[in-house]
Amino acid sequence: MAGFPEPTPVAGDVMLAECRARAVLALLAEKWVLLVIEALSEGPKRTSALRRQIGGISEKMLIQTLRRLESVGLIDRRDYREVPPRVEYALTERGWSLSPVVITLDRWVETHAFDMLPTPIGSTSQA
Amino acid sequence: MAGFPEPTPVAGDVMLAECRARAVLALLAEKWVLLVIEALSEGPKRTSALRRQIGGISEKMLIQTLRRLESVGLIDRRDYREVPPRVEYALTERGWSLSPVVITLDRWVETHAFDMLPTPIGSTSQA
DNA sequence: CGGAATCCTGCCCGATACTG
DNA sequence: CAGTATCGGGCAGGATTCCG
Repeated sequence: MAGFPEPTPVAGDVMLAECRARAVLALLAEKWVLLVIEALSEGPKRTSALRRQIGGISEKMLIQTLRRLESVGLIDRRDYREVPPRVEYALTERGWSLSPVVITLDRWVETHAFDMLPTPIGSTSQA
Repeated sequence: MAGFPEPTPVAGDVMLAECRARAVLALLAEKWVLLVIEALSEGPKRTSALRRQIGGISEKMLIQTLRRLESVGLIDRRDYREVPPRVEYALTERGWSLSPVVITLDRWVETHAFDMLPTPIGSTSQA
């Protein structure tokens, strides 16, 4: 019977797909990615604005994060070619499709973070 | 005027809260955390079952991940104190409240991963 | 102001071996 | 089967400096 035209191609692609999924997941899990996406979900922002809003992120890491997000088509880079330089970043359509999920995750974290961690130090809001 | 009983306590707590949120976010962003939560969202599982299902995770990293998730109250550890050893892990109530979010994120990733990454190598599913 | 390039360090995580 | 201990490479990511 000509019943097995392909050895195990599907399984192979499943593996590949999972590999990709993991890679994307790893990207999203990078230290600043979620914060950047969350920030941009408010609308297009300039580099400096992003830095100020996120807080604690270095210039390098911000740029690096933005580059990676751009490379996978989650954000767009708009260079207004002015002087002094002016650049804006915005979510792409794909980015917009992701942002609600990220927002939801962030909301969950903000809601539950307090109960999950031991009190760091002198928290004012005791018992 | 006795108008400022507190210096900047609210701002301080906001900072603390954000700090915690970031810590929790960082935890969730750890390499295997989301995969473990996703796996456990199908129900309680034994250590070996988790290892098999996730695939690619080392014994050490699995245990380490489970310990951390347990320490923040996202999962429970049940030791049946048998021999040979039998241990099960399950989501706590808090874990269950998180799992839908994680699932959603994973679904998004699985849906979009294909278009986001350059073809790794010889993908069968071309054009 | 936005970005690139370089150096450097911590720690993440994988491999291995051992215990109960 | 579940878990711990140890070692080591690699890379994430921070600080700094220079460029348009």
